[in-house]
Amino acid sequence: MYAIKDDRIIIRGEPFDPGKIAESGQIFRYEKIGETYRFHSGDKVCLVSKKGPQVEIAFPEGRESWAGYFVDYFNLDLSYGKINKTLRERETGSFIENALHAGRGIRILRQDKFETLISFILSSNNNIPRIKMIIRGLCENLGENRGIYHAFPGPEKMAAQSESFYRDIGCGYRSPWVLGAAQRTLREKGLEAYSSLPTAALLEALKRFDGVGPKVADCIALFAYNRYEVFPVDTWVKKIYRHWFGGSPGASVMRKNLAEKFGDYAGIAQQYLFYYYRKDLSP
DNA sequence: CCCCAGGGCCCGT
DNA sequence: ACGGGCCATGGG
Repeated sequence: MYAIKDDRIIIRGEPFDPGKIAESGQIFRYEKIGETYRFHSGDKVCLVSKKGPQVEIAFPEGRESWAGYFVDYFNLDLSYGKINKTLRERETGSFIENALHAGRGIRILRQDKFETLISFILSSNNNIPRIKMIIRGLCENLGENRGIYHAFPGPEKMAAQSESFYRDIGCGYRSPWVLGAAQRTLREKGLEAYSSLPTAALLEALKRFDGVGPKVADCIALFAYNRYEVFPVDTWVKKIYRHWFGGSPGASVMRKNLAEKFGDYAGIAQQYLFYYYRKDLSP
């Protein structure tokens, strides 16, 4: 439930926790300033803060027209109360119950597609603080300076760099992958056309980018194309699986088992479990 | 020195 | 299809 009043988005009566959304591992460009979170997406930014029982989303002066973009970004037409109820029906027990409680207010965002592609190519065999650092350097070097922030650079700007530029900002062996992804995105005039593909075909198309394998493709499909039926399996999910079920099959088996368990909301369940385990159960 | 991080590629079986 | 070595880099 949301409304737009005085150039702000007001949310009430719907689970929405900006801190948990920011720290659930799906985004790498946010800042906490006092009790306010700044979320960056592409070339845009918004400011999110709790005001008693409600959440307010505000915009920089003169950028009030971004409200529609961020309604879409936070997927505010989707009710998580109903989703949480469905997940409880599909899997009972204290583990999922604790995860749903700990993660109440998490939402899967609908992020900028190019930014998500580049960000999750950078995520492979990497850790979240360092991913954030690399992306910050990427924006500060190539992104348009908007005064209080830098935009995420577009594919044309990124495709014009050399591979050594990406090595210099810390991308390491992922540098040719990042450059190649920008060049292909530019050549194909963006990533919007993939939206019309069914999920299996979308995943195959994404995996034809160098540096995009099963897990990264799942993340892009989930966080940018909102395909909730995928269940990305990373090192944390492997730990969760061992902790929860006691076995350790291959990643593709885990993915299949968990996707079947949670059905068309598997990706949302994954996000709850990821947040819960990393925050409360990791040593 | 080791191991790990929101893994993927490339090579052998 | 599946397993293992390798990969840049920084932190613990």
